[in-house]
Amino acid sequence: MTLTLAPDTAPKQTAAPVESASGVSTGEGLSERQQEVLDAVLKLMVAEGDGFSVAAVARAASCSKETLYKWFGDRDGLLTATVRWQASKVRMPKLPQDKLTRAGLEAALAGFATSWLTVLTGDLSIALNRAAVSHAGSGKSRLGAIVLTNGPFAMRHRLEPLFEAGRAEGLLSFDQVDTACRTFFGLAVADTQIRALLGEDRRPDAGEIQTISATAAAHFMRLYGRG
Amino acid sequence: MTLTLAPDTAPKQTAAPVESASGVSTGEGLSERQQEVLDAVLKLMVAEGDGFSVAAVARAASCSKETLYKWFGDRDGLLTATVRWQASKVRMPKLPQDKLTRAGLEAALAGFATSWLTVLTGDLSIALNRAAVSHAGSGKSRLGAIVLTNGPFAMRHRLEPLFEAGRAEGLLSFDQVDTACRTFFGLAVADTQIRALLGEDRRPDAGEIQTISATAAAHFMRLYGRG
DNA sequence: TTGACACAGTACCGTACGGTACGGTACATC
DNA sequence: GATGTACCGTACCGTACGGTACTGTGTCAA
Repeated sequence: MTLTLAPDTAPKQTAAPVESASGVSTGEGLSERQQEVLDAVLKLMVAEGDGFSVAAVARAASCSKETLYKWFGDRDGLLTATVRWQASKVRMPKLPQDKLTRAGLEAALAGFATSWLTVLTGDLSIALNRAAVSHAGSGKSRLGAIVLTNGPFAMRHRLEPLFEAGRAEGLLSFDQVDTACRTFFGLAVADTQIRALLGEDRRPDAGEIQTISATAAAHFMRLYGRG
Repeated sequence: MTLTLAPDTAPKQTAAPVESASGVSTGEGLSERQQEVLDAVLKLMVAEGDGFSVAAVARAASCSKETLYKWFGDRDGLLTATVRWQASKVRMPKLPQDKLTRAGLEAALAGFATSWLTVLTGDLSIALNRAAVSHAGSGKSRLGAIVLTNGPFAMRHRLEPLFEAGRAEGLLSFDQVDTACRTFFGLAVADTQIRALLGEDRRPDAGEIQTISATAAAHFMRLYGRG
């Protein structure tokens, strides 16, 4: 196997990252131009999957291949930067900060599921997950790990405090947060994601996602709720 | 996009398929030699994912590339035949034929989940699903559809009669079988499959699968059980 | 004005791989 | 023994693509 040794660090910055005029410091130290490039990569990934060529990226972003290689090291670096950047943009739904009630908890869970399902069934998420899955197969990059961290693991980490709070409040009862998380994920996502990844045409629309999420939350409360 | 037009039909049979000595007619009209080849493909897919070259297959199976192309048309045909063949080998667990009791139903569900999870977390299934997912991205073959049919859909079709029987027996109560199936799938598989596909090292062993399955079945009965 | 620099555009190189062609061998059928 | 066939092994061809090098251009700074 020929492994192109990509730099383990962030892409070497030849140009100091330029803050956007709006003053919002998004994009983890990437210049605006670089973000434009990554945007083009995202579009390409959505359109044709992981199979795009570097030349196509250069064409789509109106930049030279040489610049791409200078910025991102190699094709994998480009891909990794894209996934990381996109991951950094995904925002988790806010959780209720005030005192939890049973109804509030259930609503928060439903909201969480809705938000999560909406992301998961989006073209972008599907394209990225596809790429990550296939790269995880031939261990030639860390895409899988990145998506794993920003996907299922991130969801769990956001969910756990909510569950703990619910338990502390006497609204939930479970032994391990872990299995509670697992159950909730299963109720919410079920086979939706894998079916989308496998290319099923039919995907739930906003209304169905609402229904599914509400049912998932209700089911979860019936399984783990107290009182 | 350059689409190599693969024959829509089954691989042209130049050699009449030879029944194995045991008399078992496995392998949907593939000669033993052809099955050896597909076996080699499977091994390669498990070892290095979808990225193997046709030359590697020829080497591994000790056959010539020309023969491969004669039998399977092109690389996609080879892949498709492999996936189809493997899919035809997966056997679903037997469902209880005698009168259902609540305990019997729950046990059947747990057994089903165990069997399913065992398959899903196997190296073979993971390799095939990875290939199918990435091919679904760049619509260059029907792998995604095949796995979809033999995976989630097949599971649902097997599960539905069990649920219907349970309802007829007064043991279950639900409006649409569909959502019941969805729920059960979610409870059983949850994020196990996607995490495995994304390359998580840790996978549930047989014992954990048993536990998960039992819990899933119990949870399902609490949600949909009657009486 | 001049130099340094970042970059676009493009030509170029090496290689890996899909697909084909061909020679050689074993075996079967007449 | 002659002919045909199914196959292996391998050489070969065309191409696509990752990666590099070179040229031209706009910009900034001294």
